[in-house]
Amino acid sequence: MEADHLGDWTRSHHCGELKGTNQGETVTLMGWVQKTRDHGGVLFIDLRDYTGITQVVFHPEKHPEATMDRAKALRGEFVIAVRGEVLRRPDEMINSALPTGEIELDVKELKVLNVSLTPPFMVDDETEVAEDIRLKYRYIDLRRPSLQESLRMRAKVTIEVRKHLAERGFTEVETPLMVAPTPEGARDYIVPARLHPGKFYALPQSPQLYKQILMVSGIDKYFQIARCLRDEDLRADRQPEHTQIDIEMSYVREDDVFALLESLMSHVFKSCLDIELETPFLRMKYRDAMDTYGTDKPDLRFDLKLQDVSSVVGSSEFKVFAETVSKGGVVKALRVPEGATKSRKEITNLEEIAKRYGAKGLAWSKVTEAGLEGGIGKFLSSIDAPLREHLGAEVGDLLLFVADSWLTTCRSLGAVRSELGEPLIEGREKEFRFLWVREFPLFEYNSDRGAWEPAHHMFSMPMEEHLDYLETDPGKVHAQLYDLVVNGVELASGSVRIHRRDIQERVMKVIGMSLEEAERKFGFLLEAFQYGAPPHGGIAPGLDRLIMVMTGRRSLRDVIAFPKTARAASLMDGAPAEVDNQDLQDLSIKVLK
RNA sequence: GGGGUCGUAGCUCAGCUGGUUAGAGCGCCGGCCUGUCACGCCGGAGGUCGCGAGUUCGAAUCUCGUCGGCCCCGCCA
Repeated sequence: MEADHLGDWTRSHHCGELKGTNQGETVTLMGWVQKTRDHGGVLFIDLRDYTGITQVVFHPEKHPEATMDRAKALRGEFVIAVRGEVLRRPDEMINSALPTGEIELDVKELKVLNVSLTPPFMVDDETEVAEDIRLKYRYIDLRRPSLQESLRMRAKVTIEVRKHLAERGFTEVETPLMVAPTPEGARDYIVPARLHPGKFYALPQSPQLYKQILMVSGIDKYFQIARCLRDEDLRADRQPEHTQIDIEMSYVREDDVFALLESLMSHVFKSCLDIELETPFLRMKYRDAMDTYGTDKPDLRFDLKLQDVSSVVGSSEFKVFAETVSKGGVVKALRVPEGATKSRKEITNLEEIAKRYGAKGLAWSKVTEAGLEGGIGKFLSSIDAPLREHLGAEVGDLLLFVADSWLTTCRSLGAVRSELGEPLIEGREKEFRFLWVREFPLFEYNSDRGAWEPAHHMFSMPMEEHLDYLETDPGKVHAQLYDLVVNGVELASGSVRIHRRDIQERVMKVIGMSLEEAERKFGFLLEAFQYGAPPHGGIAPGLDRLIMVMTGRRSLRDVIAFPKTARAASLMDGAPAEVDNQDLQDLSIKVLK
């Protein structure tokens, strides 16, 4: 079909806005053909743009045959412009399922602005399409209302964040995209430096060092909507490039950062979702979060707390429990109310989850009128009453146990808790339970390397009262490190930073970094600290995760316009791709095959 | 690096323990239809069963390898 030119036509309205009150107006709409309903005579077309759908009508008696033929030839995703009169529909023909269902457009003139091949999938939210097809035809996928909603929500949130922070004296500063490679932490994406054969830039994992330098520079309150890149394996909630609302402030303590984020989140949720958040957010120490929920990012929309039963079961006849306790491990239990109806298969499935996190098994028993039955119930008969008392167990409950080191027990039983919570949070995407998790350990011991490593990063300030442990017992040093968690998602991570060279050097020493090495890699930062660095701290909420939570999505791919697959490829444009040998040569690079 | 799962028509999927012409719904094409909005009715086209080996008289089905999507462990300061 021959396409028409736009000519002097101007769009007067969008497809989602016409109402009964527009009756009689002459309007011009432009958009995609969503659907045609050809009745032989009268012909209906659902016209779609980003605002919605309007039904347009062609009456054969009102048009020359040529126009009707053209209208009949319209197909899905053709781009058309229609000019005509808005008519109020007779009462019995009002479509209450459509916001514009009160009216329809009685077409006087039609322009076909472009034709379309039959699209590989329907542009609607009902059709489920495989991820690879969606990504290959991302431009079609993005036409779907749900993705449109995500991108528009994202834009709105970004604007409100800028507004809120600017009003509070924050300055948006851009930091470089080509930075020095970072020796530790995540794997860098590397950029060859043509003018320096054999040398490379890295794409930033975060603007961490720059924002600290900006504090030394007197910016005082900084933010940036910053792209961060890490060459690590992906997950549903991890993309190789993501966007952070990067924030840093001078002269602040933890509480100041908390207050700022609470006001920021409140503003964003109010302005973008019309939801009032309760502040201040709940606060919890890392240790308590692990003890109670088995994770440092618990979903508080459901209860299900882990309970330590070491003292009760240490003397039981179940040898695994007794041995674990005597070796310094712990035994924890999860009481699942009314869980006795779970089948063996379901319990086996839960056990597999526990094993994934290092548990050797998942012991279980059901609480019946007669006592503990099934699973390891018979080994617990001697402590039946005290155990049930301790757990507050009731008839019909399922009891699940893990016995291992503290960390493995918490993590594995925590994973079981999350699984059990799935049905409990069904349909509760718009309920938001925020909490702060704080007092993370500064170091964790890497037994493979036989060395201490920073649990988060090495720029976090130890709790002031723990400074003396740096040299004596690094494992006891907790940091002024905090995460903001909502609904089981780690939304933001931050800390009060080290601003003194002496403390920074002591921390580097703990992780086995020599002065020479520190000087080489972070010399500029250590040097900057010597010229009057103010105390400072900050935080970086992940914008993608924030939008994911706000829109109730389960994958970051649904809130990023052009995401990568699980193998970090872009199916639409074919990235990554090979480059010409000449280009490689210019960069002094040879590919090993 | 490892584990799981999926790959059959444009899309979503069925196809039992191997058995001869590989199906359905939606979409697409053609015809009919003047008030539908998941329009309806009639007819039709459309498949290297991801790819490659192997087992077998015979493979969409079994085995191995490989490619790709998704989920997870490790990793992600």
